[in-house]
Amino acid sequence: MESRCENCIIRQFNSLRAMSKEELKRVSDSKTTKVIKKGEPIFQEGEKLDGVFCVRDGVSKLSKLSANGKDQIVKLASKGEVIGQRSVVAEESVNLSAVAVSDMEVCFIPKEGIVSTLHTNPNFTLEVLRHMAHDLKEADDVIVNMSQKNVKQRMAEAFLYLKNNFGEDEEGFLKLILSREDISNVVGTAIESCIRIISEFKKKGYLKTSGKKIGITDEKALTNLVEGF
Amino acid sequence: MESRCENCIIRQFNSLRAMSKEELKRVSDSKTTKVIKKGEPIFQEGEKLDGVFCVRDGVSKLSKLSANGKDQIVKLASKGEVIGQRSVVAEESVNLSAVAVSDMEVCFIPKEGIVSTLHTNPNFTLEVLRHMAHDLKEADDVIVNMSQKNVKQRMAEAFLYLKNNFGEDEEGFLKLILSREDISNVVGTAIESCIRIISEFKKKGYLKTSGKKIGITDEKALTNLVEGF
DNA sequence: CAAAAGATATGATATTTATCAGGTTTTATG
DNA sequence: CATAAAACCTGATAAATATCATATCTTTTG
Repeated sequence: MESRCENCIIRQFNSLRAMSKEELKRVSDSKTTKVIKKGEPIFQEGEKLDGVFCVRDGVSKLSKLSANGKDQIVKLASKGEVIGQRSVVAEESVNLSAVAVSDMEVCFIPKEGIVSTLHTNPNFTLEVLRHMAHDLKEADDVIVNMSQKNVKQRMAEAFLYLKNNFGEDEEGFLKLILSREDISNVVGTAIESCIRIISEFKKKGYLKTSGKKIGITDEKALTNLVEGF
Repeated sequence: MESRCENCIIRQFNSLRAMSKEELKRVSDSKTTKVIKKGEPIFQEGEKLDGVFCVRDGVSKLSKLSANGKDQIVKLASKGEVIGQRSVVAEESVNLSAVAVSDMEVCFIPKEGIVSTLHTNPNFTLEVLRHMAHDLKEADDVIVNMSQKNVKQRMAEAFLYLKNNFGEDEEGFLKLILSREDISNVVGTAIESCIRIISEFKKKGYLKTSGKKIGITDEKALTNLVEGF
């Protein structure tokens, strides 16, 4: 099952779209496609990366482990996103671990093709820069949320985020299914607090659940909560 | 008092060093120098910027205001740093406010010179990209600290950060003098908690104070605290 | 320099959140 | 499909942190 970057629609969503035909051809010739099962790592904090990963399908959590054994999820990357870019650009080891939270298909692109294009094609470099500028803004927003919103507000925000970024199924449940532990690692709270707040939101009619699946039943209420009403 | 970018040593610390002679000349011809007094704003959240600011002297806090009226300081920018870059690169309004925390001298560089160089000189674009990659890593670290360290640990870390980045005077006090309110806005805590912890650190012999000045007297103890011992 | 404003400090208390301990339900596996 | 393991849930309690009230010290300003 051969597939070429030139024909890949995913590319439209990331910086690879700014590559020339020739550059893209070179990338396509050097890339390899990998299937990663839910729970498996793509890379670990501290590793040196020899390239970047373009997500074709599925979702990966990017997280950092702390001394006390807790993981903080900094970002969820899905279809179209390129991960490991920061590390390759800065020529540093990765500062985050990437683990699949659903079954994934990713393309590994060796860094040589990326780096040489960065040096010669300003459109591509600028496109990567724009994506990084966007990530930086999002990171700033997370910092502010962490310090100025309480756990209940951050939980509400997390569910709205999951709905807006990954969508709902036909029955109104969030498409991206995360364990309670992963949710608490996104929000930055203890698992028990996370579970307790889900129960509370259910009682109040903001959420519904079915096993691990969670659905939003009162979006307005969650929005109000985030805004501080 | 004329001064040219070509002769400015500050430039060595930021992405302007990757500009060609001609590009730099153009920037220098269009730039204006401004003096900003302590407490005065450089720009405010939501504004559209017509250029970037290169810090020649002094320190600026980059912060974001929340609904409840609290300010979270996301970054302290000093000599050599370029602020407003993210906004100009992404062609978005600024997501943070910049206010001088000490008297400052900055150069305002209209965006035209920057943007056209971004499109034509990949070395410059790559240099800007590398700086942004560094900022993004730092932001990720702040997120993790916020969620995984307690207020006392974050306070300890803040003092070590201030020492490492802005230095000490001859008497061993931190050179950068911040109000207790600014410190609490860096750490993400209530002013009273911030003041209380400073008192506690003084009692334990970790810090000394003299008016607004704060000095570190037991660096090892602060480091241990951060590490969780 | 006196009055006012602002910043710093501390105690008492309330609120939020984490932790511990013990359940139940769900999922994985031989 | 039985059993173990993992994930989920809830209550009780402890710890961390914010808030309110008030006092003192410092700086600014008329």
